Amino acid sequence: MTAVLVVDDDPHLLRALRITLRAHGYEVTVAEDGQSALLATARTPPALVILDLGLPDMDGTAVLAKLRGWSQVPVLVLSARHGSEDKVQALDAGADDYITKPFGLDELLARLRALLRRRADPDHEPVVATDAFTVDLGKHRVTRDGEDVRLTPTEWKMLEVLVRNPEKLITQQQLLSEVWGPAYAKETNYLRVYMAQLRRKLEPDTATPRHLLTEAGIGYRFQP
Amino acid sequence: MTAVLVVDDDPHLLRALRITLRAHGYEVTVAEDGQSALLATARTPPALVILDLGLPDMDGTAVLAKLRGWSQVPVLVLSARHGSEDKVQALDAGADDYITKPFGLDELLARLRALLRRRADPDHEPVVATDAFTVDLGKHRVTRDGEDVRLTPTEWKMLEVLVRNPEKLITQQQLLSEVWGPAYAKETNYLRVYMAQLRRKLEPDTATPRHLLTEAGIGYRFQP
DNA sequence: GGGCACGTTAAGGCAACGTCAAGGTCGTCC
DNA sequence: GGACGACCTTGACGTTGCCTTAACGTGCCC
Repeated sequence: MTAVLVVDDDPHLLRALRITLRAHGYEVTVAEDGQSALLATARTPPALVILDLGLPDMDGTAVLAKLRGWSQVPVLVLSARHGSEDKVQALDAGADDYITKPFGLDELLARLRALLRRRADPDHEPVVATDAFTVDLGKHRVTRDGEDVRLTPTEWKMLEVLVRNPEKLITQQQLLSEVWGPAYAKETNYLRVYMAQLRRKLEPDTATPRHLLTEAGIGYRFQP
Repeated sequence: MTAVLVVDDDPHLLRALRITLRAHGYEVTVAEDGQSALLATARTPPALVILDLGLPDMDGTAVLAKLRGWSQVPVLVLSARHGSEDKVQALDAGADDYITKPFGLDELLARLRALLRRRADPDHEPVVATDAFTVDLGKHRVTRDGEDVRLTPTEWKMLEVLVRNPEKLITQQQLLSEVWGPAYAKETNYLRVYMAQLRRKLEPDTATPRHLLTEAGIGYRFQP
């Protein structure tokens, strides 16, 4: 889950942000002044910081400057001040974005996504692991006992479809059209051949597969 | 010098931007419609794109979507529309920032700096090492047994793409887009020729490469 | 016991890969 | 201005590896 640190001392805004962000799947931590914000960032680095410039203990820009001494974490600045000098100052101090109050929550969320996209693009893909092998969807890689498993393009495509839908039953038609194209819906031969390949490469005991399961007459299922 | 591509069809704004940006040390190129913007980005990739949403030939968001099919270049969107839906739409389409007209030039410049700052500064670029050779991304330099390895520009670009994504599988299309441009997605010949060059210069045993690996039918992978 | 669906294996053809070398283009140096 | 060198492009060739296809074995159910 994506961790976001919200630095603000306005209880109402804080509450609204916390609820909204949580509702959109972010993990939210909170700091109400500059000192604790810096501390929190150092101890458990968040993926992004939302920083209000109006803090009780120190100037927001100063927080930013200190932060930038050792952290590259993306920072989105909130401020009540519309003046362009303030914006310039904050952005040059190291802010990645600047948004003025009052703001729409959907715009805030969109800007947040834009900032996070830059950072966490490739690694956002999950790594699915079983007790026998590991599938890294981002790196496009399969490991077994620490060793790389060589898969052919077709083997990989088929495994990918199954792994992206863990525990879910994938029909033969689904698999065939995803891997070979919709025209191949009758070639169930392919499935048997390639499923055998995958099992030989990935299952400890081919005779009794534990992760690549057959649902006779219907399709296949991946069990993590 | 930092190259900025400005995409806008308003002559006055274009002129103002060109003058201001040049005065601040940027190299400015201009496109007046979506088509030529995409072409320009492909041919001579700028460090940043300033994109006006109101273009004569196609919707700005469509330009953005096409661009994001093959380029990661930071994009700052200009728009006359203040509605939060427009902002959300553009940001989610891949924009990195969104600023509404009229805007202060100093704010624009500040946001521009903020976006460009993210572009890795050479001092913090990683040095990637294998047991056979070392790649210094900041210094733009490759060493092997303490000796400098001479790489041609194309060889370097290709190696850079791979090294920046260690262990990750890079598809042939990705590599071709990044190095030769998106129009060359079919020229897999190039990949074979240049991969052979790189291996000859970097791999101890060309016949059994240990760091520049082929994934037959898909792409290549750098293994540190 | 026959039919059906699935698992397994092996062989053939062909596309993809690695390799080499011959133009072609551009800039540089004499 | 011409010769040279560096680099990119393009084509050809042998080899590897993948996809396809078919044949056979096994377990299950009617």
